[in-house]
Amino acid sequence: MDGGGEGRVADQKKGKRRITSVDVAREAGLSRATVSFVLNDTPGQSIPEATRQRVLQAAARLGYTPYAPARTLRSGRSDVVLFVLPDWPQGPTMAELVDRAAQVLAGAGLTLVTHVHTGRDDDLARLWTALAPAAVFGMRPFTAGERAGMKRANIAAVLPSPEQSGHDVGSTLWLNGVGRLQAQYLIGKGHTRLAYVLPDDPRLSALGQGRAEGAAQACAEAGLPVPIVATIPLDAAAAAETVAGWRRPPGAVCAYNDEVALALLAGMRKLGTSLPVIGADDIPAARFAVPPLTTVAQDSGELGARIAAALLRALNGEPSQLDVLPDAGIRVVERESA
Amino acid sequence: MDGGGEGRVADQKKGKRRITSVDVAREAGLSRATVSFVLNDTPGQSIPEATRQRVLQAAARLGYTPYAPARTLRSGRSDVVLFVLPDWPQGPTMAELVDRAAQVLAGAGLTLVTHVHTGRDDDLARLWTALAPAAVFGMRPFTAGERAGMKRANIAAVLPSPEQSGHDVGSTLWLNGVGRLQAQYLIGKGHTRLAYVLPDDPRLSALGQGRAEGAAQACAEAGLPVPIVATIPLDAAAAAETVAGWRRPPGAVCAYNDEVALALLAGMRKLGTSLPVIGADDIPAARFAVPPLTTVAQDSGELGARIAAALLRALNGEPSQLDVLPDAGIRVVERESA
DNA sequence: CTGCGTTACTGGCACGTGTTACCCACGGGC
DNA sequence: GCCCGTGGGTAACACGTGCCAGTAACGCAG
Repeated sequence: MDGGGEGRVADQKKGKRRITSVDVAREAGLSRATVSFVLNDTPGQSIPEATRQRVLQAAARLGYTPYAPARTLRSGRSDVVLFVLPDWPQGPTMAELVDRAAQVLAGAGLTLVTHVHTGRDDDLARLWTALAPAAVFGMRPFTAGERAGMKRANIAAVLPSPEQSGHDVGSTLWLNGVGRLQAQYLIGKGHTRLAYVLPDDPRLSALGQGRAEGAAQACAEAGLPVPIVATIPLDAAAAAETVAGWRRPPGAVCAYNDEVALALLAGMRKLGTSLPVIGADDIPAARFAVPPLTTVAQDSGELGARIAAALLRALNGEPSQLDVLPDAGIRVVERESA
Repeated sequence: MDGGGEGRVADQKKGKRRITSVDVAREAGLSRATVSFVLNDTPGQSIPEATRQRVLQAAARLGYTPYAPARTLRSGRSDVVLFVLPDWPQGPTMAELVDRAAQVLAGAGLTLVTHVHTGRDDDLARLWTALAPAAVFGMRPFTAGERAGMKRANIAAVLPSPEQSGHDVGSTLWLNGVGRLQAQYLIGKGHTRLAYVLPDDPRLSALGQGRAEGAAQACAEAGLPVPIVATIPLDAAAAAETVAGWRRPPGAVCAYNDEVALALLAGMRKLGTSLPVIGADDIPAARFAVPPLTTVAQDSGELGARIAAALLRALNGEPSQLDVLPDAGIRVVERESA
């Protein structure tokens, strides 16, 4: 084949042969096993420093990179962790969360990748068959079918765990603490009748209800009536209509997030009315609003770190809850809108 | 162990044995090869419908899932495509791009995952060793070192390709068309002296210069002087200062994106001045600004589809450029700020 | 009967790695 | 002499898959 070109030259020219540990072994004049021991720091092996250096230098010289699929096949464990993100609009908040999580996981030798899930159901299954990740984290609880698929794919850790998904979505998984804090702030300012305004994007309804519930809890604790809940599209006219439609207007309004809050402010500006409004997420645009938007910010980096830590525990077999997740460093950023 | 339970029961109980094609073969009473032929629709094999069904049903009954690492090891090709995203703030724009790209790739049997790269350099290398993706796409050109690493890891396609990265970053890779269109719009409104305002976030400087250059080109084409370029932090006071500092104020201002534009509007409000401002990206907050922000929107879905298509071509060995990438459906959304 | 092509299927190698069990030489205790 | 232990290293299996080469059965022409 190839016209009989001899040995190494042919190999170099020919179709992209991968450099394997065999090549390193040959280069170092040792066996593949020894190479493996050195490169993995396998415990319980006595290897003189001279040999170790020989291997290391041979590997460096050849530019050897271990081949993950083979490694995974043999060892049974993958170094990949998958975050399944929902397709609702992601702000810098989420980016920070993912980034910190990735950092923590990297510390444990794991690599984090993300995938936005758009709701086409086949693609989740393909995800974990194609990736064979060691662990998966999702922002929403997985369905029974999805769980079954992961089990078949032998994915070790999955969060949120089944016990947690027994609870209500918004409350366990994602920060009903935000809604609670929004309400507490407004209550602290002396308001007694609150409204909670949600966006009409169906993808956000679960989270929205979670936050609204948090606010309801805060009201209940303060002996106040539950907030009026309204749902609006991201549109100033519609927001105005909603506000004008309140026959007995609330004293202040919590918005699901800053964008909803901005829509409300725009709507009220249109009407010539003005109610205190508090948003959530502290997007950059919040501080340029008229009036500058008071909002609830969260330390999502910390949250990401906790998620990562929980995953690591789960990978070690300790079946750990995502402890105190909802309360990771949320705080009010006070500006002028409330 | 386990008390001496015999055979299958023990297997079920014991440590999570993976279901392999051997199991399917046994269940169907056929050889593993036949199973493989059926499940992969291997061409050039004649398999009677009865046998095919026997295999399919056995597989379904056992819940068989092929194991990606083994498959990849054997076939040499992975089904994973990696998008390396920069860590600058990502809006819905980018989400849409990624989503559409994922869709297109899924059509070709590929799975797209993303990873935000934060600049810690070791983690990119770990990424492709851990994932062994078939292709990689990055928003910025890769360095020579990164390229070498990918080559060693036998990654087939990498975009942007080396020829392209020879050019200037902002211009080739990312939409200097936006800056161009911003300027053209303002010029069309009769403005002759423009300013281009960039954010001070260093992560954005390459893109910012690209867009500013696009605007400069448009001015040159219209026989106008190049725009004044200013860099501001995302802060109303700082924006005000910059605007006030212009001894000969421009007739209108292009902002790098909507957030910068909002900062400018806030700054000018503070000063009591007012200049026409055009943003970019059309974030939700843009339409709630005072005044509602005129901005440049892009069909990033289309862009994502093109990127995916280019990757697919590259994977097929056709070394294709990312053709006409910069001009994918960008348009002005006219509101009141300009 | 042999020869030949087609259909339906199977045995077994290869992919690159981690790891266990084994081997050899050497030194020292009896 | 023999045996044992130990440092230094290797042969060889297993992981689960894709696919080539081969084979047995069968029909059919000669």
